[in-house]
Amino acid sequence: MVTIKDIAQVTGVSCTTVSNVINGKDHRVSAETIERINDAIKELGYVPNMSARALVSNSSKVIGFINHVVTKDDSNFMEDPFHSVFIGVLERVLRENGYYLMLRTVATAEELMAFLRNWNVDGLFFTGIFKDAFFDALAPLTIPIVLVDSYVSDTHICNIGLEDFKGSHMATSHLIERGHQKIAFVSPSFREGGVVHARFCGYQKALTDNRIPFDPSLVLEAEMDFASCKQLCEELIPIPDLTAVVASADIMAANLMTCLRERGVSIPEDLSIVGFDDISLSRVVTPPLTTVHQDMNLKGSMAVEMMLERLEGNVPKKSNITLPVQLIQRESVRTL
Amino acid sequence: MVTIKDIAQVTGVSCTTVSNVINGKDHRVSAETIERINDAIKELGYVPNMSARALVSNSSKVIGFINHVVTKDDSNFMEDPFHSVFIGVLERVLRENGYYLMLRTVATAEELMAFLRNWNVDGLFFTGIFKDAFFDALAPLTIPIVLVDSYVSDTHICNIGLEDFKGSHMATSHLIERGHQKIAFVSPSFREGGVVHARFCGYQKALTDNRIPFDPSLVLEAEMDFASCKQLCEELIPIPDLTAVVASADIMAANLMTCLRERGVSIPEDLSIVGFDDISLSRVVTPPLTTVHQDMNLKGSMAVEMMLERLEGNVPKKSNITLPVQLIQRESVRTL
DNA sequence: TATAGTGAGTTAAACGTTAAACGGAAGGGA
DNA sequence: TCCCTTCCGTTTAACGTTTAACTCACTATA
Repeated sequence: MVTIKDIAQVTGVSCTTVSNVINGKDHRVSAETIERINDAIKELGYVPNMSARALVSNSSKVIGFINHVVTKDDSNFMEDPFHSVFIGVLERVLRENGYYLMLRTVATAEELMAFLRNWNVDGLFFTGIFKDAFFDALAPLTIPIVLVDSYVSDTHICNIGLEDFKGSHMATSHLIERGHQKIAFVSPSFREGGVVHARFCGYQKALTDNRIPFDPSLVLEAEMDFASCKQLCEELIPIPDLTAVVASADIMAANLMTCLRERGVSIPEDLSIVGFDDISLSRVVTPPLTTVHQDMNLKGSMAVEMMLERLEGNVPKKSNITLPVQLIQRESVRTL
Repeated sequence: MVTIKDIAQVTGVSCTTVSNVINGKDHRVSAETIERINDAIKELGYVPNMSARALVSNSSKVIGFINHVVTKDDSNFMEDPFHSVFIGVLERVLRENGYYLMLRTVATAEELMAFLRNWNVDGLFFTGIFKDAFFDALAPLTIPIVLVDSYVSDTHICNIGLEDFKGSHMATSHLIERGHQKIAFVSPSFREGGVVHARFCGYQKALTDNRIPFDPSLVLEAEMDFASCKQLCEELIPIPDLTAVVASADIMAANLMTCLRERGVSIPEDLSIVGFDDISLSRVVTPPLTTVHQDMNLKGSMAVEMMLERLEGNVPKKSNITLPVQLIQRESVRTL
């Protein structure tokens, strides 16, 4: 393994000088020496040892992507296309800027802190909803933190999310414009502060804006997996006069559509449905799903941008970004 | 930050002793001292600094997941559910065993080597197909390497994959049993040594096994994205007497189904189609897709198992695992 | 001529941990 | 008494890098 020492020896200078050249602090090094050093680095194939760097400089160039789970079950957070697509973007942009991406699932604040100190992590991305206790643990940290789709606010913690309220409002209004009156809202169980809650509020507001009384019995909760949606479907079918469903996520909508079809309910003839997210699946189901589009790639790159700004120590322009959404009309909504 | 030194001071022993206790090399330490040290570790909240460890011990507990790309384009490798689900499993099992997962995209062997030396990476997972030159670069490495879905062979490099040939053979035979004779094979462009090639061979063999002459004009290539599939669809439609299609991946099959439907081709009435992989999407498209099932979670956990075996220095039981596949009959195949 | 400033470096310590080599007291056997 | 073990440690160096504080030869200025 070739080290800075080897480069120093070959070029006849000290380690410090080599280090300075490598790190661009070469204002006190002659142009000729710089060239000699750079040549040697290329020739010998020198690559910096990040561990040694991290040890001495307290900065590791490691960025953590944290998957916060409440219970450590076997569920695979990567099954969710959001996380994965997001991580793909993250990896690319971080790499282009000299950073490294580590994935980590944590269940408790202690686990998170241990991870941070294990590696001197320079910055954190988060998805998932927090319990307050967990969020409080984040507060004393000084490294940049970017939360994705979390409706929590704090001064030094950034946030990137969507117009969840607006999107859901648009979707619901769209159904109302098409003559629907009795509209259900289906979602995973939600708490104050999550995306799902915002989407629920959008649904509710759209109803009242159109003088349709809000009926709590039309709000149904279920997990997003196929089996849960099957059960949900059984709850949905008996509801009298129901003509439309707003789903808080496309996956749910798609699973629901499949289950409904199996039970002989045809879409959109018997029931209209709108989703949220516009994942690639939405175009491919039958009928193609009318949904609220979000640009996941943009979300990823904006999130990294926020992170990099803070890492470089610049004064961040914004600490709260809300990305626009767009209603995509396909064929899962019928005009009454 | 609390270090080993602090623990040593508090408990009145040397750093070495603390280190030994932490690492379980405590056969020369009295039970009472061990307890004192462990108590102090808990009390002070000591967490090891992995960088320091890596520096001195040449082992970092970092496992790299390498996404090898030929050209550094903007495509997001995480869009492929295989990679993401696989990575999710990886993270979990590695973490449970005290390892850390770093994601990295590399385009060249040099980039890979640099990454390895940056972090003293302990082991590598790979997906994607290699050019031989790249594979040759891997050969001199001594760390454990696990390749996923790569048909290359070497003594010290492990491999985990599927019965691609068999799966494709099953799918094609299934079509033939149902009376189909003119069957197309659609796939991304493939080279010798990849999964797609194996799947192609299975298709071809099934034909000849059933005395159906292989017709090269029925083998069509296209990328897996929607636009490419649309184009592919246009090539498919004019083929006279075509009654069935074998797709080398579900994503392609799903995209194709959507495009075909838009062009007025109904499935399975006008055209039967089978996929490969059984991703979650397959159950949700209309009609539900008949496909070849693989257990991605199993694949992930087997891959980690192979890795861990080698990391712990045990003699590995196997260096080549081929996981079974299974034909899942849904509704995209019609009996002629 | 004395003083300061500048260009081009160097030396030494430090980061937190581990590994190799060494030490010293207590007990046992000849 | 002397030597050998065993038990329970310690001391010291090393890993590769950065950083703070120095050095030393010139040049420019007053």
